Amino acid sequence: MGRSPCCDKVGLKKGPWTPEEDQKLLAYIEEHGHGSWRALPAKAGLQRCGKSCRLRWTNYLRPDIKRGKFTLQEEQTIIQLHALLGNRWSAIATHLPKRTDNEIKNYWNTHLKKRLLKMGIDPVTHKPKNDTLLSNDGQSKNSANLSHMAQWESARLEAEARLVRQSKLRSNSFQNSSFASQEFTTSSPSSPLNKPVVGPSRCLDVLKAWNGVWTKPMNEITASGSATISVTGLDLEESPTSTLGYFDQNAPHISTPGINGGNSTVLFEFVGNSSGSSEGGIMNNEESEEDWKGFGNSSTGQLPEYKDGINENSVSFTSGLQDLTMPMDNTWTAESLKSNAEQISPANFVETFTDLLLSSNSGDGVLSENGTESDNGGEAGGNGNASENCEDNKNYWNSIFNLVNNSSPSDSAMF
DNA sequence: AAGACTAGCAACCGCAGAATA
DNA sequence: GTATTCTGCGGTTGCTAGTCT
Repeated sequence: MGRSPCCDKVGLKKGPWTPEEDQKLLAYIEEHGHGSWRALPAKAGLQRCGKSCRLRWTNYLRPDIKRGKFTLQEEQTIIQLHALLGNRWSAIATHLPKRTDNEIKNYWNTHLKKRLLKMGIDPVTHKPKNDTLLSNDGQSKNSANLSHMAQWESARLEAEARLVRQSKLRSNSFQNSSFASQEFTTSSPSSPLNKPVVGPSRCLDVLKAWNGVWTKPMNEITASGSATISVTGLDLEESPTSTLGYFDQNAPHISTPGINGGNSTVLFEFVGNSSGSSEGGIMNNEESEEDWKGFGNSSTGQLPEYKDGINENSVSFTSGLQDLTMPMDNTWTAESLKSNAEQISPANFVETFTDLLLSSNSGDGVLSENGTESDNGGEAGGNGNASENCEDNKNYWNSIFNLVNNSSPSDSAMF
């Protein structure tokens, strides 16, 4: 498949943008919308390629961009999402209102990554570096399985980001088609792209679905394995674009054959208290640095021994009186779900699943919601502090999911 | 005071996937 | 079904300002 360069580079300017160029680009987009980026430079009188214009707009000129120092909360968000998503900056940016993927990427590379390294935490795995030495024991296997599970959530976040993009496209397309309307000047003095999104955002539905899915008890997964979840009028089983119907190829998921031969999916919200999210969490940099100092003495934490069984094919774990075995291939089948659904209540499953995640994760030097590490020091294996440690770790994961739940993409820069 | 070094960030590059002809 | 175009993404580069020696 042939692919032409984004622009013929002859006579086109490169390098830093001048205020005059910025002004031209801003003026043109405010008046006409960006439309086709390729055609834009000529129309706007710029000696730049369309790609360069798009980057300048999305990373710098767009009016809904927040610039300046990252707050502690934003830092935590980045770290937590990075632990789940890796270098998927655009997906991370979806959950950081008014920050661009480029800015987040730069911030990660120049600040956060270095801090983690200083603390002895591998910025790729988000685990203490000496963990990598434990390559041949069960812990590494646990970690692998944990990451397997994380992929599940990763896939969901990715899909959500995708939906956000789609919504954005729809929104932009609407805006472009009605640019001459008075809404432009009333809703935003600076840009038409600040206009509110017209029409319902499917992303919101998805988030609501995510939040509300546990209202459907586990045992409603019937003998036929069908579980249909309808939230806010969106029948997820029938929605071809629903996040809940999208999976990363490699991501594990719980798949139950739907009535019509399709699949439906049950997602699990990790319930429980999220330790007080720093409300209004805008902190100045000094405070932020202080918190980071406290964070630093934790990297000696080790993974607790995970006493329940994990092997290549399944994961077994104990929660209270209940033993549970789940297959660890790429899908959790209706059969496995069904049988286990008979064993446990939804809340117990959540608890159990969360425990599984957390027991593999404790002592990783990850941030708790208040910006300090959940220092579990390998004690979660069953001593007196186990439940407390487990709670801390649960809070960590809950904070991630709460963060996802609470940050409506409609607040994000994508809109 | 001046040169060397470093950190931060804007911008570029190339690839991939979606959309379109 | 294929070729082409468009857009988005992530990695990388290179410039600039600040700091150190």
